[in-house]
Amino acid sequence: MDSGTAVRRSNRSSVLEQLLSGREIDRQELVAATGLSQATVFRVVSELLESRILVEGPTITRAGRGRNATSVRFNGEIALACGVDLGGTNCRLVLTDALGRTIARRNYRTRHDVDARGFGEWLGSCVRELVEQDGANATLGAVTVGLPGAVAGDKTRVVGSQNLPQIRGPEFLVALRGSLDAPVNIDNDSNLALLGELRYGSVPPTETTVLLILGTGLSAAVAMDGEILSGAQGLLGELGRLPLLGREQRLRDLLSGAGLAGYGRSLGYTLDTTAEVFAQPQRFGPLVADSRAAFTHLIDIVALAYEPASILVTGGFSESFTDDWFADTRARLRDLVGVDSVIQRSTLGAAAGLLGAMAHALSHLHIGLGALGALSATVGPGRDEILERFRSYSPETLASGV
Amino acid sequence: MDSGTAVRRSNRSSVLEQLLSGREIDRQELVAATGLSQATVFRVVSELLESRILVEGPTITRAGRGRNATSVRFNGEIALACGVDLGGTNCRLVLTDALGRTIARRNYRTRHDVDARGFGEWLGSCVRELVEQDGANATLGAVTVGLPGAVAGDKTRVVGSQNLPQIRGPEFLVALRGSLDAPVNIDNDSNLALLGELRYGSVPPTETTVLLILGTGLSAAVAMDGEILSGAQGLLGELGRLPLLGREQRLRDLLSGAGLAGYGRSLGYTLDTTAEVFAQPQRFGPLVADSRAAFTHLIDIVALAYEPASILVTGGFSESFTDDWFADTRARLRDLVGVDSVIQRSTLGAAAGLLGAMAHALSHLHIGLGALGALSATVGPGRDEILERFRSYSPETLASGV
DNA sequence: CGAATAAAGTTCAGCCTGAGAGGAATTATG
DNA sequence: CATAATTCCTCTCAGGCTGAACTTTATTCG
Repeated sequence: MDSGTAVRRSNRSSVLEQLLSGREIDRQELVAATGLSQATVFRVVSELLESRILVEGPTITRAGRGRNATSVRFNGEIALACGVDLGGTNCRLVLTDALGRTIARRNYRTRHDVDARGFGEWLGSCVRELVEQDGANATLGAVTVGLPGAVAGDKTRVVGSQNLPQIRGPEFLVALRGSLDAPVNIDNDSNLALLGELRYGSVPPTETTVLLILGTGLSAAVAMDGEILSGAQGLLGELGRLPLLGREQRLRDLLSGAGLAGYGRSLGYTLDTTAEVFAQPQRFGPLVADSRAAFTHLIDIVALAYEPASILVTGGFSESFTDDWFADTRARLRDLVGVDSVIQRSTLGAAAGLLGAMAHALSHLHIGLGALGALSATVGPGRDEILERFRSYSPETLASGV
Repeated sequence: MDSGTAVRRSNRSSVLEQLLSGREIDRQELVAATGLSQATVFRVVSELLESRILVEGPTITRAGRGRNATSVRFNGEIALACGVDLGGTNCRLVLTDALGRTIARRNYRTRHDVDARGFGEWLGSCVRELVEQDGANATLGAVTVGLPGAVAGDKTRVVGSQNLPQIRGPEFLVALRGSLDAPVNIDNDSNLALLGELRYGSVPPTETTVLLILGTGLSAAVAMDGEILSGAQGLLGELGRLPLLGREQRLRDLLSGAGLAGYGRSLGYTLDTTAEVFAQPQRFGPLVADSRAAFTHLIDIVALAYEPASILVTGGFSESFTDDWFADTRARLRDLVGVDSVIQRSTLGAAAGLLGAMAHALSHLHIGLGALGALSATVGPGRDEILERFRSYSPETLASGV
């Protein structure tokens, strides 16, 4: 599979990358698109047909005389990819073919009654079950799991996790890998959500983008030049931990559900959810003002730290802020700080993490098949088609299964 | 010069990169170091000897019997590189050979009496004069200028500058390029100072490193994986602009010479320099406390934004902080925030900017000669040798010339 | 002085690409 | 319906490059 010289692999990759969109392309178009010679394209294509990575497509009849071209297309059935969005309460799985076409989705309650090893084996069995039931005997080629925790920069281990302490350390990952006969990759759920936004969302994939996740906690992910930044201990972007200047609180105490609720109670307010805080600003005046000021501060920080073209905001807590407030914040940022970043709500919302895990698994699958630069390639169904498939992807529908 | 196929260029580059250290290396060692075959190394070396990029070195006699190897070395005289550190008051130039060996240094007062075009031509004439007087008829192969201003991410234009408004816009760069017969590159002085620290300082060049420059103003530069981050408008890292939460001031108002002096006066203090503030903490108590708290906050922000292995601190204002204070701040950062970054004073100090400009020019020179990955290569004299040459590089000696 | 050894060169087969010739399929045209 | 025109596909071949093996040259040691 990885035979041949570097030149050969590179040419093979050039051809494959053209076909990862899933389109049916004839050889002449491949010659034009890759810049390779006819002979090379023909040989690479016949090799790929031989190894069943490509399949013959229909003949293409063009206007005018001349022989008809026969197209080829990427063989989606060659392998499966599985993306997993592992959360504190729910565990979401999606199985796709090699072209990123959704085959099946599952939703489980995350188990809390087993140790690290048992948890890894349980997650592995969830994936295996999905593949066996819906995979139509195709082999699983790549699995990527998004985790609610800090993942080391080399992606080899989970350094820490608030919600799922059992995934910390090597045991979980060893057990998971041991129970699956496919390459398993992990990353932080925020990072994968950002990958999802870059691949299937509405931001240009190579522009600097920051994803702010204001949910139960507060975290951020950053991408520059199509690469997602990561730190040695996975703490890069964990701005929720930031102590505020001259105050006892941290940023997450003012900008997350759990944080603001706790802070409110410490001030003597009685409240159940933070939604009511923003619904009754006259009653919770100081809390609302504090939270808004903290949001402004967070935007200032990420604007100057990363100078992003876009700042995407997502997570349940972020719904407390209106679009008008985003626009005001952007104007203030531009005038006061000098950075002009678009501040907008994420288009994918809760689906981003799962879509990112899926995109990551797909990329690794394609690299395994010989597409070297697959990490940044446009893969499979277009954005609109994907969004249509994940249209129903809201927390409510998820809780009730697919 | 750029002839041959991609494979050929790559092999040529592998060989060249080994020789950029300036060491005399025999062909067998090149074979071992590059992993290429003897035949390839011999052909590449004889081509490079032909084009005078390499020259024959002495024969190397090893213990034991056998024919002696004849070494080759990079021909330092093949071209010149010029680094320029353009400041608001001083303009420093260094001319080196292709191996980064210092040939001459100059120091001029920065002119403020000419317009953009005149300024570019003046700077060009400074470089030309240096080359003509000390260059021994070698051709100038690359020039890099570090500027006190924001440089766009594509390095094509100066977006803004406090101290030198005349360099803003395209005219200055056009005039400078027009008056020099060599490739001219520009970058922000903070970014080049960080490059200098990575190349000749005491931090590992591929680890995430943040350079904080606390001088008249406050700015930062960031490197990850050996690459220096940059934003579209050159504002990435300009954390001095950060408005503080719940206060009127910005970070630079508490952490820079000009800022703290102005802030102190606004509070009713009479002071000339900020040095006296830290010298008399009992008299300026609130100021000192504010400034220290701001430093802690800045460290918290860069730690969570970039998760650096090292935070280097430099600039005149930073001398107000003691090494003990750095150690305390690091311990607090580790315990409270969870990020363990070394906080230390820059080893190069005021020389970093010029060394970085020189390193940048050298890299571009080497790329021009065919060393593709030269941007991250270790070049020329070792760190200790460079530091010895720039030992006298303090603001005082610079003001009085070389 | 000759054998041993190590490095310097040289030759050659194999791989891969790109160019081009020629065959095959298809449509336009008389 | 036959022929020309056009496009797609297949095959061959020259050229460039690499790596392995071989020869040559120089030096040391017995």
